[in-house]
Amino acid sequence: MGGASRFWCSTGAPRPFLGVFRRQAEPNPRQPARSLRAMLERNDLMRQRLAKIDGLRALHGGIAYPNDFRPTHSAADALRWFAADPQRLNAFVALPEGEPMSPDVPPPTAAPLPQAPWTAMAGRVVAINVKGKVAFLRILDRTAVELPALRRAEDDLREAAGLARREQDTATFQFYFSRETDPDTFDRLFKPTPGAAWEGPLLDVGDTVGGVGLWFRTRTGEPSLWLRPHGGPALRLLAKAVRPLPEKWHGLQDKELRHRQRYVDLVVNDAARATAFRRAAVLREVRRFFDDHGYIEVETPMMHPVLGGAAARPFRTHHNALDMPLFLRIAPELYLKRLVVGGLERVYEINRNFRNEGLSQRHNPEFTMLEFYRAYATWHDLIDEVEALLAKVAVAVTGATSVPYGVDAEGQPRTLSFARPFRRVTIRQGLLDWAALDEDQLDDLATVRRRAGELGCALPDHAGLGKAQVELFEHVAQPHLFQPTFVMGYPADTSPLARRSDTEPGLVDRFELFAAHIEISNAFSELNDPVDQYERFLLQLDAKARGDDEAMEMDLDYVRALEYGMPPTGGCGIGIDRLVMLLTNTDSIREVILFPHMRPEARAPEPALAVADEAGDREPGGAGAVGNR
RNA sequence: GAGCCGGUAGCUCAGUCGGCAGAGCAGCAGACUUUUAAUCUGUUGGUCGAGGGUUCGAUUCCCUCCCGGCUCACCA
Repeated sequence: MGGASRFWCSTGAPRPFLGVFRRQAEPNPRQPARSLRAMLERNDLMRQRLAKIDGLRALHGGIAYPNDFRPTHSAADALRWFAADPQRLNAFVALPEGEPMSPDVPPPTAAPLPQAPWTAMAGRVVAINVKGKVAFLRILDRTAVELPALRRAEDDLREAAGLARREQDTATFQFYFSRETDPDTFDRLFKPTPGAAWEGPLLDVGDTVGGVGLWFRTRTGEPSLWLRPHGGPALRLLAKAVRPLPEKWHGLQDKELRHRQRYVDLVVNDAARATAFRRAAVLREVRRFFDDHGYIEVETPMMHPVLGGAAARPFRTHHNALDMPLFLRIAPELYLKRLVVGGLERVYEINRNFRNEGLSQRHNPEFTMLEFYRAYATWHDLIDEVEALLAKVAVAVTGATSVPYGVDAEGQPRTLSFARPFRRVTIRQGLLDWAALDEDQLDDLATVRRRAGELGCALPDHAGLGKAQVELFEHVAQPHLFQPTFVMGYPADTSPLARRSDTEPGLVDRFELFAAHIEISNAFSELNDPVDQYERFLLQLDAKARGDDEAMEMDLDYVRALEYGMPPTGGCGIGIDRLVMLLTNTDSIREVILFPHMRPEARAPEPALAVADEAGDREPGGAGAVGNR
């Protein structure tokens, strides 16, 4: 390929290209493709399929991509219909007498079930099985994720009725096509047609089809749509897949391709589809919980003129008309508390945050966080609220407060329990137990630093006592924080927005929740003393001057808001991506984010991107706004 | 940023101690009227990530680079 991995399409715009999946259809830079078609045709399979599209056009008055098909039922509708009547659990119903389909063909060997309605169903073909004069198609539609459970429920009903379980937990629904019902369509889609624009079968795995017919069961008991013409062809090809799907049995394994081409992953990997739906269920239940508890959902700015609300490095962008720098938000906290000042009292935001830091299994540059604030509540109330929320969400999306998560050292499955109450530990107690420090050593920075060094815990040079204690605690405690655990007793100098403890002035009224060894939540009683808040901001400025590039900036408007008086308030953040990881038994944040951040696909920077890079954060949409490299 | 592992057909993967590039699935052709990873027969398809070196000969050995995964570090 001469080292280049880009081509110039007919508009002259450069764009990276990944090939059919990885590299097959990459352009030859010495012979640049003049059209997408020319480039795709470098691959035999795609050339064939493009020719099939021409065949479709010839067949359907020039229309290869019709848009007039309207499904009346989903696959889940169908399975529910089959389970709704014990008679429909039977495997096979013989044709009622006196219903020949045409005088010229023998009667079919099966019949639709009684009361089966005329049905139109559509979806993507993921398997084709042609057997002589009949064909079976496996179809995926938007309800695919529900089908395994519906099939298990049907098995239960069959068992109760004295029938054998079928154990077919596929996410697909079956179309059955007998040639005699519509020979022309059958032959064109499944058989070679000499003399046609494309002589081979027109239908491929991956195509989207619409079928009409009547529901019935095959001899093996499979709920199916028996395709029959009904004011049109029995089966129509609605959208051709030019690119072939990955192999049906192994699917798409390459993690990079699964994340980059999530659209393929979602088609061929049931687990990817299930994760996407479960994430949606988590968000739905979270919203329901707060809506039911008197909160309102709000949206606050994602472009911040002043950095604040968390300790993190930001992305920078720029507003051209105002000629001003902006930060993509690292946390919505300060805006949400302004709303509490304004009297909204109970607010929550499910928000996207952006942090310009490394990528890992647990970190994506943009991530989703739930933050909620409740007036007249303390961190103790928030502990109750978080326990109630997580228990409710776990039950709603998994059916139980105990969820499987990972394996132990012996390879045995482990269980996370969200049953209340969760365990609680303090930072001081954790350091005593797990860092082998004495009570009188805890508050000596040099001793804590020395112990951290002995235990292999690297501390930043600018770390003060509080930061050193927290860092060392997290280092030694994380192995012990598998089950959901509230960590309490945070030092004041690591928590510039939290209220000081009334009884222990060096500490703040704050907790973090850990589960599966990772931080899930961070919450505190909010600092609502504007004078104290101003001084804490000043300390952050000092920290920044000492080299802490995550320290916050002075937010004078936030202080002004506090000057108007904020009711005593508790606030909490929960990492939604990580919560979804726990509830889907996955150990990588990339599995629960549909499109996780990836390096650019093209090997070399494209010219247009290179220009943006040089412009830096002065160009909207340039690397300063969207990249992190 | 460091260490380890990897890149072979559209997909999933073998393989070559340096000597004509392999399988299954997908595709194409044939048989098959209830299959469900259908089966059976035949068959197309490859710049073995890129570049350079050693060699009579490199997909294989060496060097450099690109891309990815995992672990570590930073981080929520």
